[in-house]
Amino acid sequence: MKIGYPCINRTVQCLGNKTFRLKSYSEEKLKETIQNNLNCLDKILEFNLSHGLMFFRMASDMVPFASHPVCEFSWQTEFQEKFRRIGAVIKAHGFRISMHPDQFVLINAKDINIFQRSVKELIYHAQLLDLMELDQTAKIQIHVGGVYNDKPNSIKRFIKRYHTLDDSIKKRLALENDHRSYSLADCMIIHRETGVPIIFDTLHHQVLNNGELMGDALKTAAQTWGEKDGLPMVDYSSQKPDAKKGNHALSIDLDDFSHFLSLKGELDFDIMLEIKDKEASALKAAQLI
DNA sequence: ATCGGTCAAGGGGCA
DNA sequence: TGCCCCTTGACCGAT
Repeated sequence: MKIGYPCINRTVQCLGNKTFRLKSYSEEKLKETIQNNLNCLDKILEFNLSHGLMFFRMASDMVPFASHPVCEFSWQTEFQEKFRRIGAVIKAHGFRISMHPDQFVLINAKDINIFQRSVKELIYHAQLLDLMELDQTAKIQIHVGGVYNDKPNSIKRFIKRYHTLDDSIKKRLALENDHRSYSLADCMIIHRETGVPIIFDTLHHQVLNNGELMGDALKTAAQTWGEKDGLPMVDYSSQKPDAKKGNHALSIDLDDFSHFLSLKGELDFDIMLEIKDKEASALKAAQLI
């Protein structure tokens, strides 16, 4: 079981992913930004290694505008060697890696243009992981997408589109249950038709479910992971007290986390902590396992 | 110096 | 149909 946190480290004195707006785009600035992001990733991995945090979600804006028409620069060639070196570090130490494209990646979009843009964005994510020469245990996680007032057909459209995706995407894709539209049971329908592994999100499940007990749900999702996919991934977060349902807590609630761990039984999986204070909570959680 | 609107990209809920 | 919300954090620019 590996513990991780997403994208940002508040301890390491290195700011990756600095604001980069389309208006200020230039190839020069793009190169500087990528170089800076890679340096920060290096430092964060170093921090994680020395603190035993072996699961990390890489930020999607490692290469800003990578799938946007404005980007005609071959970042793949320019930074190939650097990506390969970071990948070697990841493999040497056994880090688990995931990525999570933003909500506008919609495989089941009604608008074919949105689907096509989504594919480009997924290709970018896959290229990044391929350049690092990581195997298919490094996952790209997304949500099912929109409902469009017709969930059965939106699910069908997801499945149909999924089958058209390039293999480099399919082997890395994982689906996460969300808290508004697609529950674990909905994701399972898609899993049965595609084999796509399901990342179980604990808080989303608490907000949107079909009456399954947490422990059973965890097991159901874990069974969707094949041999090549590696250990199941789980997104854990706790509810922010007194806030709207689904809001992430500022810091980990260790009692709640212990309770969650007690539900897992014999299961093993890697846990991504989606909590505001990032590595601080991950460090506390890592002490418990 | 500070603060808040804004940023490539979408969808859902509600009035 | 139009507006605001989700969710993120940094930064741009107005004051």
